[in-house]
Amino acid sequence: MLRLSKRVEYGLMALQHLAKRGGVSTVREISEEYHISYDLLAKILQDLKRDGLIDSYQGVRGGYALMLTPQSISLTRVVGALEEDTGIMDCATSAAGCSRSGTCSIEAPMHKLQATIDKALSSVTVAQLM
Amino acid sequence: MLRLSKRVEYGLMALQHLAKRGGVSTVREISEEYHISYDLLAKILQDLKRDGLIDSYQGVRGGYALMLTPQSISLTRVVGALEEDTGIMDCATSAAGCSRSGTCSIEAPMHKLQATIDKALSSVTVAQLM
DNA sequence: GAAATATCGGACCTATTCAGTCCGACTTCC
DNA sequence: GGAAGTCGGACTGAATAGGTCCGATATTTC
Repeated sequence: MLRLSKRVEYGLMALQHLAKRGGVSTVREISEEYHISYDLLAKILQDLKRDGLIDSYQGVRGGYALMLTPQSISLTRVVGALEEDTGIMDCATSAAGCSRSGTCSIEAPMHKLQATIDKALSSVTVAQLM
Repeated sequence: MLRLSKRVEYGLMALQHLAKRGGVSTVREISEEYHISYDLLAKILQDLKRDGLIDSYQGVRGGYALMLTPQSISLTRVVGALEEDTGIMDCATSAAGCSRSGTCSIEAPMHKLQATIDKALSSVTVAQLM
């Protein structure tokens, strides 16, 4: 339904927070400020870290901080880190080609649309969320 | 997950078929040619008709036909007819504004992104699927 | 060294949505 | 009147999203 998940929404909120504040913030701090489930947000930040968008510090006085400049974190990367299936349709993303090609001819236009949307996503950065 | 539903996919295939062939086609004909569930496709075409994109003829030798030119049927309209929730995020679509505005500042950029995607969808027409 | 405060990570549950099915009613042509 | 269509509602099953729980590990502070 052409909708971004809550994971991405919360992830963006967290990134925006980290960018605004600078330095280290804890999951608790962010989850309370924006009223996001603690456990859920914890998983999201772990995923963002796994993807190299943010860095983590364990133990007391630990937390998360940006690893990149806000300008260099695009929505594309955030979505890639937090969602499995990207792509508006099966046939828009598969390089293999659709089994129905022969009768169905929507594949090429969908590829093109996909490219347009990808470009739109890549043009939004965390810096613009501040 | 920024994905179009099967309903839209099948709807586009059907519209493309109607545009290519011109005149009237039955649900059975289309469902068999593209290997789409008959019942599901029937519902989709009913929705498209309800929205005024296609016209229906009941009884023997009945079926569906385009009511508009392929050029004038945009993907925006198809999605609008076949999906409830359009919009990439709650805060990207609501005019009311988000309850978290105060701390969270992603609303405006998301509105903008939404507009970009809407524009991309509106630029694709059934004519381009042929 | 113990306690407090963090992240780490896997298992789990639940609600919603999507895709698909079934079936009875109505309409029209031959 | 029967065949071939659309119409429309109820229902089911599977996948996914959103959210929870809990034990382990790391680091700082007292």
